[in-house]
Amino acid sequence: MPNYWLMKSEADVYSIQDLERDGRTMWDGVRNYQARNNMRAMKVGDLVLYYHSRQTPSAVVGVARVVRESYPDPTQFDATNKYFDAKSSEDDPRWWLVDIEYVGTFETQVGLPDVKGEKALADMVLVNNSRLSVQPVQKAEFDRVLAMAGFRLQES
DNA sequence: GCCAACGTTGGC
DNA sequence: GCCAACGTTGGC
Repeated sequence: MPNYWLMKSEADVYSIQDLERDGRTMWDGVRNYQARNNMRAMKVGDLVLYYHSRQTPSAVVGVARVVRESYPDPTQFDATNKYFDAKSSEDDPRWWLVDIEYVGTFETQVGLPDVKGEKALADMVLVNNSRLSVQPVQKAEFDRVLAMAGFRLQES
């Protein structure tokens, strides 16, 4: 059984369209311990709601899947990278990431107001801790968001 | 673009 | 270990 997550990206930084074009990507640059811990808990095959923040309205826009379990974020060791962290070391990395692949884009985005208006989604982390960029999602919540989007996953 | 809410840092 | 100061996120 997969677990379910939600990952945020600013639409003008790395959108679901960018992920569709690339096929898969390294989720680098996360510098929050709670978000990192969530990525370290991910397994290959886990499913991800892809969320665009800082657009109007912010919305869940599609689905991705974890394709590689957590490993050290290489950008933390690169002094020329904006995510460089001088306090991290290769022996004891601070920051970890996963690789995700594109699954699909919703024809109907599920906006934050829609999520907030849905009783069954009242306990989503998205509603209660808006700052966390990688968060766990219950299966029932995941299924409900997909239903609201009118999106069907390919059976595997 | 503003600013509230939150997380992190560092002085004590 | 507390907490003020600071930086960042993200909704609006």
